[in-house]
Amino acid sequence: MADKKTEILLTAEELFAEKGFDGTSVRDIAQHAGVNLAMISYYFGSKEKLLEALIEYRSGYTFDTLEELNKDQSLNPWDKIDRLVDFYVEKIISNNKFHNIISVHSGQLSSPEIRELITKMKLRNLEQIRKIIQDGQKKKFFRKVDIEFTMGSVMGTISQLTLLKNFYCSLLNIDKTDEEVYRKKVIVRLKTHLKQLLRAHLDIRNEA
Amino acid sequence: MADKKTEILLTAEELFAEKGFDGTSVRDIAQHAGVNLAMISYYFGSKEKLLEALIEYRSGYTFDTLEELNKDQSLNPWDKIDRLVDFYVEKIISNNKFHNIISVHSGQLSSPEIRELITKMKLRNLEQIRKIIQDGQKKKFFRKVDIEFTMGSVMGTISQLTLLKNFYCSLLNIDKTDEEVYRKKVIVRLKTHLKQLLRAHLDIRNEA
Amino acid sequence: MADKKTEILLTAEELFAEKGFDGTSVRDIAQHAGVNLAMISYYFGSKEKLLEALIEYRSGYTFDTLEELNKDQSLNPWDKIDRLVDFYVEKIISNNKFHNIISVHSGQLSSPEIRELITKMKLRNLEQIRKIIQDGQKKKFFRKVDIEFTMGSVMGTISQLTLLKNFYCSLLNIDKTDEEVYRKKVIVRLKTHLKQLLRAHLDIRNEA
Amino acid sequence: MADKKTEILLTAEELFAEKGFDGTSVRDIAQHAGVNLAMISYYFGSKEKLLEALIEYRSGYTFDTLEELNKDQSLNPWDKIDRLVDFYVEKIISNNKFHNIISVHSGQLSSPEIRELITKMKLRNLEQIRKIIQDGQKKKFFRKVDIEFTMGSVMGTISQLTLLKNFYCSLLNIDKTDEEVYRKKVIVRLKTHLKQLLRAHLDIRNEA
DNA sequence: CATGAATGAGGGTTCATTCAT
DNA sequence: AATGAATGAACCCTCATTCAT
Repeated sequence: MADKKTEILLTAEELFAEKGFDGTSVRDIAQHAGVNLAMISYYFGSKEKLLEALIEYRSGYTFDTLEELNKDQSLNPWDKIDRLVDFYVEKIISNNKFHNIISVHSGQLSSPEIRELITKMKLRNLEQIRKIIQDGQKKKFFRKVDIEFTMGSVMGTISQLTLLKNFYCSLLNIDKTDEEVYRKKVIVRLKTHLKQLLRAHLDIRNEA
Repeated sequence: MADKKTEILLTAEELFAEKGFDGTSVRDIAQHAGVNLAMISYYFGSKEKLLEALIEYRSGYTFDTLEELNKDQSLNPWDKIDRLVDFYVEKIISNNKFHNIISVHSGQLSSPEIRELITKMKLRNLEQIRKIIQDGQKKKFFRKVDIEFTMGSVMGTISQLTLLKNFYCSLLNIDKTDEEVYRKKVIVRLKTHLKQLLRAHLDIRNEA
Repeated sequence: MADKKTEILLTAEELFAEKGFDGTSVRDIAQHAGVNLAMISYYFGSKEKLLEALIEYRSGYTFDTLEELNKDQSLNPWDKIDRLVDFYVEKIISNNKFHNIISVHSGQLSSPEIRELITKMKLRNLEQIRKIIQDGQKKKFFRKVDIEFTMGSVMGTISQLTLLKNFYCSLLNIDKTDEEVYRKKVIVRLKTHLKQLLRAHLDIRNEA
Repeated sequence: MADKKTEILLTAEELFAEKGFDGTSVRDIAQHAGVNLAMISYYFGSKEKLLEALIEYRSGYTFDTLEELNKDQSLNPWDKIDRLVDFYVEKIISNNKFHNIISVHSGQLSSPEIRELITKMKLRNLEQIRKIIQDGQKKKFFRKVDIEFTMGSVMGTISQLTLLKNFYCSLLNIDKTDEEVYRKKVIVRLKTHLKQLLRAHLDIRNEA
């Protein structure tokens, strides 16, 4: 690993996800990353700034993808919903460590700076999704729904799977230790479920 | 407050939800609860045992309610779904502090004992819900769906609202500080959304 | 055990010997003795007073035995030495727990009251032994020796065996856990050694 | 004092001897050594590891000296015994603090690691002494004796003097506070006594 | 630029003791 | 006479951070 800064970020992500922000000591991070303890303060200023750096490091990609999907004229609204589900499921499941950190720290815990950062990021992304759904409504594919809460359902469903991994392993009889099997089984089933859910929920023919 | 043990539990719930388990010191709890520092170890044995006690303290009611709802012969499956949504939305939103703690600690962080406890509790509750949906399917009200993930969507949606309270306050233009207004606005909208979502998702007439 | 006070004393002896005075908590004692925690303070005043009570409880017998041995006109000086060795070896080995406590607490640690108590007790006993040796010298059985240090050698030898029990188990290939075997093997060998040692040391015919 | 690590060790030795291991707090040590409290954990890892470090710090010298004495061809067995006595009396009396710690912690108290460490050290040293005595027996200077217990008598005698310093001060009318006077008086008398004792005990002409 | 040494603050826990009953 | 509840003090240890080199 050439870049020590990146190495620290990735190690921090791993440990924050595993033991929480408060539960992870900078000593842990330094040791696992194989760098000097003082280097973390030296590079990032503080433990909290390290978390901020991690969030920014991971946030860029999502927005670009959503914006592109939104602009794509070749896809009809249903295709876009499918793509959206595929994208988010893949993203959250494979980045589940980072996603858990975000889930946990968007709440009351963590500093206002962190909360602000996460909120801003999420708002920006949601704006793109809103446009996709509104476009579908304008084109008479989708019925009138609560857009914000619909997104909440999508995100919430995926979050449940990463946050309550333990529980779902018990529930679905999956070996807790085999990360790869868990992902494969869950990804397919999750995509299927969400597409089925959204298809029924959004379809204008199901208008009450 | 007559019962100091309960006072400690409630204070701990408040603080754990606000600052996380690791972020809360027993000194904090003792001070806010107005009790002696040593009393917490005296009553609960350790900080971790305190969390376990809190989980057990809050877990009893849910199962009883679900079981009762399940057994009720006077309600048709759609009524039961509505009641289920009402119950969970009320419960999670008004106990959002406790619920956030659970969300955060069912993950990798926290001890195996705690994780086990939460998993067991959730499995027990889910079993009741499964019966309700299966009953609706047998009676030809509901179509075939992924029951476990459907519940994940319901729970996940509500969780999002409590976990990302900050974000949704920004999104819905609600004053962050006024807890009462937040609850009222969100509860109504959330119930409506979830019922609409489940009605479309479960209805046998929407069979693909 | 009818007498709770005695029960506490014996339990304290056991635990003090095993884990030291500071290493033993009154909770330990209360629990092992099956009495209420507060009862110890109630009966003895404090943890330290409990140690004093223990010392006094164990000190009476020795002096009486020595005095009697000293006065016995039917025994010649060599017989008295043998009896002395037998008595001390038996006493210390079988009361090794109490003896270790004394050894450890006659030093700088522990309060002046305790130290005073132990010193007084030891001086009183030594006085009797001095008379025995001086009598043997007057009767021309024993040569001139350093009486105080000779007693130090006897006591010290026995103390070594109890204090360094671990070491001597390794050295003599004795199973550490079998208390009974240890005592039997050691008692015989110790008596033989000490009698041989003192016979050579005291015999007037070995006068330099 | 240039080396803070050594300073901590010496201070710990002082305090452990004075108040026992359990009776000494790391705060005490830090304060007396004039170092930060956290530095002790920083350097040694824990309070117990500090004791281990102390034992190892003090153990090296003894073995080397004994081995050298053993190998010395220019001395006859009686000379070697005299040197042995001189060496041990000097060593224990002047390092009495360390020696008391060892005495106290070779017993049941203290962790298996510590006990193991002490036992190993003592066994190693005793092996050298055994050779000296066996050599004297082979050369027909010494009679047959219980070698292990003979060493127990030597060590035990010296230990008594350090462990029961208080008692012997009373006994010998020595001012308790004047360390220097105590040592001088005791060292001379102790050497004389032990040499006299061993001469009688070992001399082949005193064979029973 | 990078780091070993060092530190003040605070962590959870256990202590011996007290006191109202 | 006996005890459950409660407490202030002190325990050892680890924390994130700083700073001289």
